[in-house]
Amino acid sequence: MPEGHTIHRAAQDHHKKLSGQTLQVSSPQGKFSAGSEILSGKVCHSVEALGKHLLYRFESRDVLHVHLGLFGRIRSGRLPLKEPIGAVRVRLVGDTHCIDINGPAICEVMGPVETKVLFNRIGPDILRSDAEPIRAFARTAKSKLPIGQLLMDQSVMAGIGNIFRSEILWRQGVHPKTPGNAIDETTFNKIWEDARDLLALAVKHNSIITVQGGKPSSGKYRERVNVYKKTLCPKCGGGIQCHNMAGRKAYACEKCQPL
DNA sequence: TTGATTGTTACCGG
DNA sequence: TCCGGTAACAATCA
Repeated sequence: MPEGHTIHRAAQDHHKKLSGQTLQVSSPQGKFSAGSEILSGKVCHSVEALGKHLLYRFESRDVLHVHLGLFGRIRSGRLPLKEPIGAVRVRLVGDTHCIDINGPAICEVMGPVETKVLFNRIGPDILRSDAEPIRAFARTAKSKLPIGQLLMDQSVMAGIGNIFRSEILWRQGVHPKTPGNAIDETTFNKIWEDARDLLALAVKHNSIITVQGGKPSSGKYRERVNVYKKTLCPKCGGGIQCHNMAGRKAYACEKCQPL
């Protein structure tokens, strides 16, 4: 489900609903964290996003680490408690709200050391104010790998997923197969700033909007995109090519994004 | 029942 | 060592 915006939005929302409260954390359908009681009676200090990782920090310095992977979902609602829907792996219950997490790829309790290891492994998060884009440029500039692949590499920069990859590169007129070391700093900065703006807009509207002047979709599709899964380029009318990059599909207009 | 999916890691071979 | 390919895992929906 998530690109970075989903996680940042959840972090903001959950911080409002849970911080400062004593939580009960359980696992109705255990699988990831052993046992049905994960944490009990600990005070939630804050909820934070790091790229696509969601961190619930407790005053005890324990951190509940969640990564939704491709399929994970979050459902939140007011008390009283309702029956879990589907495969709820984690349930966080505070004073007013209950948050259920279905099908995460990662769900574990970490100590300070493991938390630090995670922070060291993840590149600058485009949506965080403490991000240093120069670190991401340095990695990009010394890599021969295609920019389309580097944008998705969460150790290079964190937050971009498969939809935003195609959309950002199309907006900037950069072919996804351009080698990282062929991207100059000006172009890199434009990509970074566009990514930051688009992700922030997605956080605001809770949907991916990359078309100019786009508004949140009202229908069932929660995206407004230019090239992702499209066949024609909205700018030049030409055909959109689909490139398989490291097992994921990248879409690009060969004319507007020359190699 | 099958296939696809806004993700990630491990492993193998060149 | 780097990089591509493949498989594995997760849950849900069309």
